Amino acid sequence: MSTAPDDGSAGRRGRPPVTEEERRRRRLEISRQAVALFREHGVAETTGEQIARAAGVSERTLWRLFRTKESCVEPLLSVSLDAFVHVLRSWPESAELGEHLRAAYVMPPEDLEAVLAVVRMSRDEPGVRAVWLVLHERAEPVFAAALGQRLGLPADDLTVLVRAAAVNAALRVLSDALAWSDGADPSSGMLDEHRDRLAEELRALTELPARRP
Amino acid sequence: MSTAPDDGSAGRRGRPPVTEEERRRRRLEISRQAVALFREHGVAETTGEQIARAAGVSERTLWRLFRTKESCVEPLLSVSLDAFVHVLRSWPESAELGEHLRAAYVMPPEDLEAVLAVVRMSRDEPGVRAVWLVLHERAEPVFAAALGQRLGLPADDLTVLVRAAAVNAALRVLSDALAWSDGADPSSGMLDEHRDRLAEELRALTELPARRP
DNA sequence: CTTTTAATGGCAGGGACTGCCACAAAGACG
DNA sequence: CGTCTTTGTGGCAGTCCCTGCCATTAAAAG
Repeated sequence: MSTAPDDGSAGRRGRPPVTEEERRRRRLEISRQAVALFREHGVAETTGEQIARAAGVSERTLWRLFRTKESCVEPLLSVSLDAFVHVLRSWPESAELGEHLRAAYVMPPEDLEAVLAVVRMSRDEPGVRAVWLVLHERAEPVFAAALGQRLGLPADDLTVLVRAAAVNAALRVLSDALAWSDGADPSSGMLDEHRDRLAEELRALTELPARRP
Repeated sequence: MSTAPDDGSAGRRGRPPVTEEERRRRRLEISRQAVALFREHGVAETTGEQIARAAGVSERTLWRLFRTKESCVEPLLSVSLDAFVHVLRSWPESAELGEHLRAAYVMPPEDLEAVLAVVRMSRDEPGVRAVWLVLHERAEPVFAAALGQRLGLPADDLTVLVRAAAVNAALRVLSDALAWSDGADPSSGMLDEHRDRLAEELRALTELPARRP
């Protein structure tokens, strides 16, 4: 018997749908273009048509790939959150969180710079801020799964959900703080300090005693 | 000497500006109308003109009072958050949080019902969800002020900010849980259970040990 | 090549907002 | 009282975000 699962494409006619991975890469590329435009001219002054032209697609397909203009920043911000998710998932039971963060919490420097720029611009752009918050919330189930495993509780347990949301909030607050801490030089010790601080707060949250009976 | 502060209106000419309080009441009234329409017809099917007519104002003034269509739900949701802020502020040092919540965490039942309905609808309405999350975030400085006072730390201390965000997140998660827990009968014991659960999670968060040196 | 399915692009249109201006409301001052 | 000054409201035109629809193209299988 075959070990490969049947994806239903055996003898299938017609053009195959694009891979989910391809779609993600494409959205990310457009996102980078959009953020560049947003940074240069501001969000309100950047039109959907400009984004589409910069990305080399028609406006129609742009609106198929993104629900709103502001949500064009989402894939880029996701790079940052995905990096953190990777940290949580690869966190060995024994390791010290600070050390692990230092080793595993990495991403392309130019993406990091762009992410921090978006976070800064989200202060005066409510639409962008909303995307940032919604994106953070969407990451919570993943956090809950990781935390639940660590605590030996189901991922939909209320305590686990609350704690996942708390971890999420800590990550957001500290990311904001990093973005606003003299953003001129993110490659300096600020990043390390940010990571240490994050590790410290997360340890406090994850070492919380279980709920009383 | 006079004790009343000079508001600069002495001998002032022209029509006096509308009170902030009046503006808030007006926005809340429109918000109730908008939510009623959203519940009846859905958000996408409700037009700005309809909201304006239902509220008895011109469309032009509607857009002066609300940035976007979805943000019309904000003042109503604020009722819920303001109630919690009131709880935090009036929380005596000695009292047990659960008891205090039970006594002070109250609001008009019809508003509560509408708030829970909006929270439920926010699951499939990204715009509404965004308003809910942004509103929650805007409450964090208030939480930070209250927590900072309790911990004897400045309100802009990073640890205080993180903890305020965690409290905020717990409130949001539990509100969501309440909204989805068989919303047919919010007047039953569900509400009390929600409050107890909230008190429990908040106690865990607020009793966190201070950061290690 | 034909058939079939998926993706794109162009076009028309609705509706959310905004800038602008005229006008009404509400007070101070003569 | 009328006049002046400031503030809020309504109406209108216009821009742009975004959607539904259809024709066209791309990529496979037969």
